[in-house]
Amino acid sequence: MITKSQSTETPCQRITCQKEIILNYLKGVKIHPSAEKVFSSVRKKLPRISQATVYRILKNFKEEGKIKEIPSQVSHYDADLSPHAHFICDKCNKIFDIFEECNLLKLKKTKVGRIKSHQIYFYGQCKNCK
Amino acid sequence: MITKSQSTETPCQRITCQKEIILNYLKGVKIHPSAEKVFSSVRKKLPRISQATVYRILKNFKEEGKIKEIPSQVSHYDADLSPHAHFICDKCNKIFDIFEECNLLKLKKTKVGRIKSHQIYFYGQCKNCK
DNA sequence: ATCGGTGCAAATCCTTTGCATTTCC
DNA sequence: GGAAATGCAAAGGATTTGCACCGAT
Repeated sequence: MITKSQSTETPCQRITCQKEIILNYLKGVKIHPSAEKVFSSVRKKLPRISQATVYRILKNFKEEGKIKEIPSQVSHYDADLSPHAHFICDKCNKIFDIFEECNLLKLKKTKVGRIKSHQIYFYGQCKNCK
Repeated sequence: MITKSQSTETPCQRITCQKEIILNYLKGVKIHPSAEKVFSSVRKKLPRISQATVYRILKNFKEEGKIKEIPSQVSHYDADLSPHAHFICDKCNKIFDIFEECNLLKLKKTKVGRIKSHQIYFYGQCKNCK
């Protein structure tokens, strides 16, 4: 369920059907879908939704911290905010979650600036591709 | 200096002036330039080079493991292969190197597949942006 | 001489934007 | 009712591709 943002950050001002369904879809899925995938999946419930809306909502959620973006040529999205890393297969490009030993980054301040968040990516070939 | 690839991977079959100058540029620079930035910089030495060539060569180097790609909406490139993480400023989007405590990822095998490489990204605001 | 590399322009793909219409509060 | 969100189509920006010519081996 979406609630109004209370922070001073970019607000999500209105609750809409589109936002609820997209967030529910992202929370209920184990893959890390692209915007295109979100669009095609969500369209089953909302046949009139447009790609622009999907892109706008995903951007919105990302700015509010409701989801994480996994950037690459084509961005993918993850609504699981618990600490974990991602394994990206060199061959099939599928993204897998890695929960093993990922609370190893204690570094909070650096010469460069204060760290707010971090992301870890592992690369290799997944079992299916071997 | 560029040498012929000896592996069975995608080969860089011929040494060209464009490749040498691009690799030298990347090795000599502390920023993490985008393809566009590589293009404009390298153009000073090679006025007739095209963007397509820059993109092709960068892709080539990446596949050969000569450089690393830092993906996002606009990819950036790093010819420093020594182990280090990147700090990406939320505001100005500049990328900084972080050499402090980065050899913490011992994880080599996972349920998902064998890890060949990894990348760590830190996010926050850099000192200039505060 | 050969065949991979390059330059150019056009094409492609992902994402954003402008605007009229709809919808939430 | 009024502001914000949506849908549509068009624009935008980054990257790739087709093809003729060039240049390294």
